Amino acid sequence: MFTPTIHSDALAQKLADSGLRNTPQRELVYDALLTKRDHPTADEVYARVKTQLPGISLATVYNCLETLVQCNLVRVVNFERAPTRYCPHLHPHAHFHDESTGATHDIELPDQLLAAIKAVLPTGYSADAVEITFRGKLPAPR
Amino acid sequence: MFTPTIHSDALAQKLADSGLRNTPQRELVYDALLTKRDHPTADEVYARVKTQLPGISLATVYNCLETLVQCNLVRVVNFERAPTRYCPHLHPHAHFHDESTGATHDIELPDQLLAAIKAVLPTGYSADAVEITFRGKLPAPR
DNA sequence: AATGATAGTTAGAATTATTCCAATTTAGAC
DNA sequence: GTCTAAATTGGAATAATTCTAACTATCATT
Repeated sequence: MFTPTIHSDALAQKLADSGLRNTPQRELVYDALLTKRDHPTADEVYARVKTQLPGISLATVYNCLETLVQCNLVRVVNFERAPTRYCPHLHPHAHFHDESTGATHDIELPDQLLAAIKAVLPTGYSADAVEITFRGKLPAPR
Repeated sequence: MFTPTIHSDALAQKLADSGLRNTPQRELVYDALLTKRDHPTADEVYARVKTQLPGISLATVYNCLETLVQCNLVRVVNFERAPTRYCPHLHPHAHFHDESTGATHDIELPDQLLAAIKAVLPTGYSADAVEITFRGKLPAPR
């Protein structure tokens, strides 16, 4: 057994829905994403989780992240050729990649706009997912 | 000297604008993209160009593609973790990645919609680029 | 509470796209 | 024609990610 966290139940439920087990590793990886929502890379998640579970392996972090993505608890964010980043999935949103700092910011997307975007697809096309990413520089230090 | 192609002038002009030279390699790489607009990877471009210039190196193909991107003649297209693909840049457009075939299709984007998308950015944010990619399966074999 | 079957984790090797580097070649300017 | 800077080349290096095979934990059944 392992110590359940505050997110345990929701996670365990989602995992069960997909016929998967809850594990300390999955829990800690998910927690790491929820605790600091700065779109970390797998390596960064690894570093954070290791402080709590020193024996965890990077492969497991990758596995857990992939599992969370499968369960629709987490989204992957890709910028150009940079390492994949992960964010705990709430509502549909876009991402803004600040080239000055390297930081990633969530951008709210009105449902209406999302619908308008999907509407540009020609007949017969249906999208499982839409990804919208902005790239630019934020002026002021924030 | 090398044999100029039909695209020579436009390419040479754009290169000159950026203070760069025209070369057979750059020309052939650009031609490869224009001739078959199927969003090839660097490897695919390499294979195509090698038939005309067997001595070309993969590093040069990468260099040329990067140069063309700098000149705004070519856009890069990234899907998840797949190798980067390249398309000769015309007007702003989105991409649809067909998961059944792996093919990439261009999706026209009305100017108005693009404006609406950029309008969701909070004050102070300004985007140099917006990338919109759809993922899904096309039903009928086409 | 032992057993067996399955799922998950681990460490390290392997893969793959891409970049880097040092040496050579090419091309434009004088 | 020579000089200088830019471009190309081949191969080595890098870095994120995936794979593999062995081990461990968990669950269901008795």
